[in-house]
Amino acid sequence: MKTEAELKDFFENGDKKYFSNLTIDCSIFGYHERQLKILLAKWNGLDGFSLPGGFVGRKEPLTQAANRILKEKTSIDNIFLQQFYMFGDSEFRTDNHKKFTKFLPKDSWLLNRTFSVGYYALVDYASVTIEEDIFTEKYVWQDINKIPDLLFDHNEMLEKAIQHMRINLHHQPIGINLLSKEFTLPEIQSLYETILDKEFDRRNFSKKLLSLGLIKDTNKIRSIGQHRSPKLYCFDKKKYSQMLKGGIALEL
Amino acid sequence: MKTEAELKDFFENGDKKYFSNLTIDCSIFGYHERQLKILLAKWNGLDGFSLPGGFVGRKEPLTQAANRILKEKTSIDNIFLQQFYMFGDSEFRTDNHKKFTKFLPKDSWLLNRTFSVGYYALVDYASVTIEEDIFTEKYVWQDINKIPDLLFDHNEMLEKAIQHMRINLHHQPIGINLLSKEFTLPEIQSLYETILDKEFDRRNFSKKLLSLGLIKDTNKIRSIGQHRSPKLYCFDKKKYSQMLKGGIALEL
DNA sequence: TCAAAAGTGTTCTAACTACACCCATGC
DNA sequence: GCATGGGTGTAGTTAGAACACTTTTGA
Repeated sequence: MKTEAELKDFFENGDKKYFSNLTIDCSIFGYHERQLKILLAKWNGLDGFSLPGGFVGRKEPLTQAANRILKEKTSIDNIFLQQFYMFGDSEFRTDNHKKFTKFLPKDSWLLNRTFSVGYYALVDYASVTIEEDIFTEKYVWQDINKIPDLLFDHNEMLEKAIQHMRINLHHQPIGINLLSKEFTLPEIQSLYETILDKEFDRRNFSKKLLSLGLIKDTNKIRSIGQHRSPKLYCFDKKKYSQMLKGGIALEL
Repeated sequence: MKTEAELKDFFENGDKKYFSNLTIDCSIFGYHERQLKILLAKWNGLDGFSLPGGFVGRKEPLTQAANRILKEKTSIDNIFLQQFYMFGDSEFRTDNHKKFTKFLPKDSWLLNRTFSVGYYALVDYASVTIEEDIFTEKYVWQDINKIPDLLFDHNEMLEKAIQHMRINLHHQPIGINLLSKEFTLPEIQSLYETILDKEFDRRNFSKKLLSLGLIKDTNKIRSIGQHRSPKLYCFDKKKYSQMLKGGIALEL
């Protein structure tokens, strides 16, 4: 959505292309340097932030829509993306609500009641290229412990996303989208510690991951300067995808 | 939906009252006499069964819609009802599909593409009064191990419902909607065994539930005729709702 | 030689598993 | 008294928790 003409068309005829009552909102978790952040969008002309989202095309499969929206915002695809809830209860979602009324004609399709499908994604913050478009003034990565009041019902959505993400962590391995191909034990441990906001014992942590067969030694080391060089590990892809499908009980 | 006039109005003007692109489909698990069954609907004039479902009202909160639909079908309310997935991917849900074309005019609102929110419910089969309406020839309780080919994408939905239901069992207590107020240890054990399709050791099972504080002894017994009379237990409601909210790790 | 980070092995404990015998009841 | 189902305790095993010292590296 780049040109003025496209924009005008979206406002006037968007409902021909998209369902007017169905949006997707993404809680995009970014991990970088031992911090967990969430991607927030500041809308042009609106005060305050929201989760990035978009509409679902009338002929578009739902999952494909979620991937498209994510790619539009972050320019990456093929990432870990999970649907977690369909929102349609809050006052904001039952009222034919007041949002945007100052910008839009009274009969605009954008003033309809919307349902929203919540997805969460885990991405490597550093590999994301934010794509600002004409709707968004800017995107910011916000520390997950310092989330401001968001627009619409997005605080509730984000809270639920965090809950689901943390619970799912115990049933699915993560990391392949968040770490480089080869990583050290302290790196993957930090990842888990940051996301779960919990500390683990070095020895027990590595024992667990190795005994599960989830990661394996590459016989390489990484030089980190003035300290002992840590060994490099990689995921056992077979085991990894097996666990993604079949589920694991990762008691951490 | 009882009279001809109401029915006509639904076909012609249903989309004024309901969103034409959003349905709710319920996987209603019924437990009775050590069997787990699922409620299937046989539609008037259609060959084959489907999960019971309905449309979401334009001003109706989503959860309320789910409860309403469930009550319409089973005549009970206040039961354990969980949203588990929003379906919008299968061919049936992206095609402006061919269903019902023999009954409906080409521009009927019922021929739109629909998304469906999947809910599952656990009910006491014996306390359900099936409400047949003009759309449904009949409802049947089908053994969960003998599910026939269902209409639409409902086999996929049911499979996912079962998966989610079983996983959630490990994080939430069940039983309050499925057992009478007071029950024996063998009864609740059978319930879990049936739902999870797995057997447990009598001693370990009771030890677990009692040590969690989930159930407690009522100091009563039930006479079961020609055998030793078992003790009656009841749920500790405080612990139960605490665990519903906070989650438990029920390794069974 | 010192500071900072990485690597590694053992003991303790708690939770789960497996298992067998006795009791109550009605026929 | 016997068949049927209900009730209970213990020993063994395993997985997780707790814990401290040594090694590498560059400044």
